[in-house]
Amino acid sequence: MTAPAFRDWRSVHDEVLRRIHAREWAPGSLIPNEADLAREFGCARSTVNRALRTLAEAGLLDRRRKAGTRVALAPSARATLTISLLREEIEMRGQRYSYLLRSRVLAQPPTAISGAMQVAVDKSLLHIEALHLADGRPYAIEDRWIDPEVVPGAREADFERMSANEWLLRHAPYTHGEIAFSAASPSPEQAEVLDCTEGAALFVIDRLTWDGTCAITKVRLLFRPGHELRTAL
Amino acid sequence: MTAPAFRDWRSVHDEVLRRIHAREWAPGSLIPNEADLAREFGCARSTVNRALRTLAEAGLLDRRRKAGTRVALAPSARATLTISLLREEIEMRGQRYSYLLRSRVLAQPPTAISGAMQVAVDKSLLHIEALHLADGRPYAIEDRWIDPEVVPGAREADFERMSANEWLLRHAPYTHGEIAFSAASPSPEQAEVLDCTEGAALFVIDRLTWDGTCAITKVRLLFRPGHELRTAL
DNA sequence: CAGTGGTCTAGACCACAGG
DNA sequence: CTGTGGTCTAGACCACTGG
Repeated sequence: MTAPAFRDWRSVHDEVLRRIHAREWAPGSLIPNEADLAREFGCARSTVNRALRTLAEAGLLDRRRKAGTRVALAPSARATLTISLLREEIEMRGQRYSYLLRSRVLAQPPTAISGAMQVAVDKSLLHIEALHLADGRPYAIEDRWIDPEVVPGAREADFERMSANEWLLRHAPYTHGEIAFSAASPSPEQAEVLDCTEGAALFVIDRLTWDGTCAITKVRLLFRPGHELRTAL
Repeated sequence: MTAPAFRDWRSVHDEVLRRIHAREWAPGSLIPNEADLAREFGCARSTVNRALRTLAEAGLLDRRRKAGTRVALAPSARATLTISLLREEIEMRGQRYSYLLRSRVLAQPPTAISGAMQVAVDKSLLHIEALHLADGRPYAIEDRWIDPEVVPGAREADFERMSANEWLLRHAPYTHGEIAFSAASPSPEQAEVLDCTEGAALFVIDRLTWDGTCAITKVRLLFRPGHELRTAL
């Protein structure tokens, strides 16, 4: 019975994780406090703290001052999605990425858009329609609205070579945003562009990004049939 | 020009974030090292470390030993989804949750299922079909396969009162898993159960969870038309 | 009130990778 | 080889909150 040397926070982390999975520490039960664990593991309390904090951030532990640390009852499944650029997503699969600007106009958006972006209903925004292709085949339709007053230079950018997404990433950093995933059927026109039937079920991503209190852009991506977004759990 | 007192890692975090958003530190540029920042902020290096590490985990900084810390070129948008139980999701909206077990049989799964779960093709698994309802209206169809050899007690559980999801959370903790989001059209039968048309586009979640090297369960959820999964960015 | 986690500090050693 | 981030330590103070 020797202490197997828990030198760094990762080994403490792994050992705690093992005890949770092995049910040595049952869901809902109180585990020893940091000081006791530090003594048991033969390390500093801050090392134990780092390990437990990380597990708490992952949703496996519930920690409260004075109340102590408990094993989470329902380890809330947290999936961290990394939303990369479509170009990166496609090139990562070893396919050739290309991009086609279909339309670029200044227009008054539907009220659903102006409402979400919190701009006056009669204000004109930049409307971009584009197509992203993988190996020359349609991959996703992009439908985007940009507030040119919030994004200096947007009026001048032509978005012919560089997709609006990449351009915005470089020129209009956002402070926060929202993203939503859903499903939708294509309009007849969209079906033609994506080269699919109108009855197809398409995966949809809606994104709205802000710079402080000003909406920068609202974009909807319609992916070709069969598209999946997957991640580890 | 006085140092506004950066006492804790959060204030350092916020100040660094401000400089990034204000373009004082441009994307791709090298920022001062930890020791210098600690001197500037009048705090310990470990405090700066905590702040920068947190920002790096959020994807806003790229850190490498010896190379130093740079502002990320493409702040990879990371959306952290919290996948809660359907019951919680529905009750959170102030709706009444109910659950209906439609079928529960031991059967040989399609090869797509046995393949994904890495079990012999001729092995029988527990197949559950159920319906989740919000305020009495269909909310989502659950189609699940469980390996009863991996989950002791599954053969005996009837899943009449408690949904398989909640039962499994309590009785079969998983070590890891995968989750995928996509879109699909319902089969005629599914359309009838969900009370929608066959042409509807449904949001789909597929989940596969493991206990070590053994697959526990594979589940597909088909949501009623219009369902969205949203989160902050 | 008192126990717990949350954090800060100063110093130290080390792993890594750029030059 | 050397600068950088990554981590550990021992000790300290504090904020929160349960009893």
